[in-house]
Amino acid sequence: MPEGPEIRRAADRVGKAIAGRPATAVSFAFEHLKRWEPVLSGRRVERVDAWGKAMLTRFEGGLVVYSHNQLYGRWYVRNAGSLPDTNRQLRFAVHNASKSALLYSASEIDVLEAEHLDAHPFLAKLGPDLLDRSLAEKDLRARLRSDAYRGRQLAAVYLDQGFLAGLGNYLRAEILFLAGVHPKARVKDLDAAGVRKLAKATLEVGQRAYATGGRTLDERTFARVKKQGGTRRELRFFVYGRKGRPCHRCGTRIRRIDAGGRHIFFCPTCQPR
DNA sequence: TCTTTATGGTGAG
DNA sequence: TCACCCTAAAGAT
Repeated sequence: MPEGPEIRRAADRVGKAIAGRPATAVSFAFEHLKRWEPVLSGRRVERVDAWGKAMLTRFEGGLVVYSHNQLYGRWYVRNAGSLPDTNRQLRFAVHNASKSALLYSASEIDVLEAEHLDAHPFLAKLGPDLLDRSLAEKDLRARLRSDAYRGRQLAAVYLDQGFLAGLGNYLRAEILFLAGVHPKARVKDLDAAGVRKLAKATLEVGQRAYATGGRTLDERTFARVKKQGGTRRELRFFVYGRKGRPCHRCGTRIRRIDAGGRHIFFCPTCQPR
């Protein structure tokens, strides 16, 4: 569940199981965190938040469990007393009278004090959350045009968690496609309409991915590709992971290049240089 | 069935 | 830039 929208859905799911109730038991796999088990056990879970790709499990008394799934971390919610059938490694668990929330495979877990979250090296660098309802298009346009970002390649800006927390490699490819922007373009190369389109696509794609569980295709394209018998990936993305496949919009073969240190996919016709 | 790759991020060189 | 932490699915054979 790697990018912001998937993490937020996981936080929703986990929160539904454990927020607002006392944790009857809390456990950690890492030795250096075991001292927190008796401290957190018995405390009420206040909320489970997502901030970009980070998850914050907030306990009463101002203690917060920070976790980051990176590529492989995965949350399971089970009825109390049962565990998922998996060979993965259990790293963090919160149990209450009826449910268990279980985090497997994650290697980034820590216990922090709520008032010192910004002392955490990763959290301190995060920009506003991509899915934050109060993030308006005009705020995003101003951010794009600010000195920090206007001169950098969009391919790099759209991986930078300080620009928007929760963006990742599939979201950047899909957003730049829908904005009609070449990955190596810079904000300062765009006209006002281009910046407007980019800001709009950013929020739209983020929200759609959240609503659908990671699909960025709009309903109409999704229905059309489905009728043609598209595969899983064809039904999910416009360009991501589709090297050599025909563009869903114009039929041109999708290309893959390196930009911002990772592979990015784009349509050379829909996203001209 | 084996090998490669990946939606992430850190830390060392 | 690379090794590393984790694991599963896709691709190659």
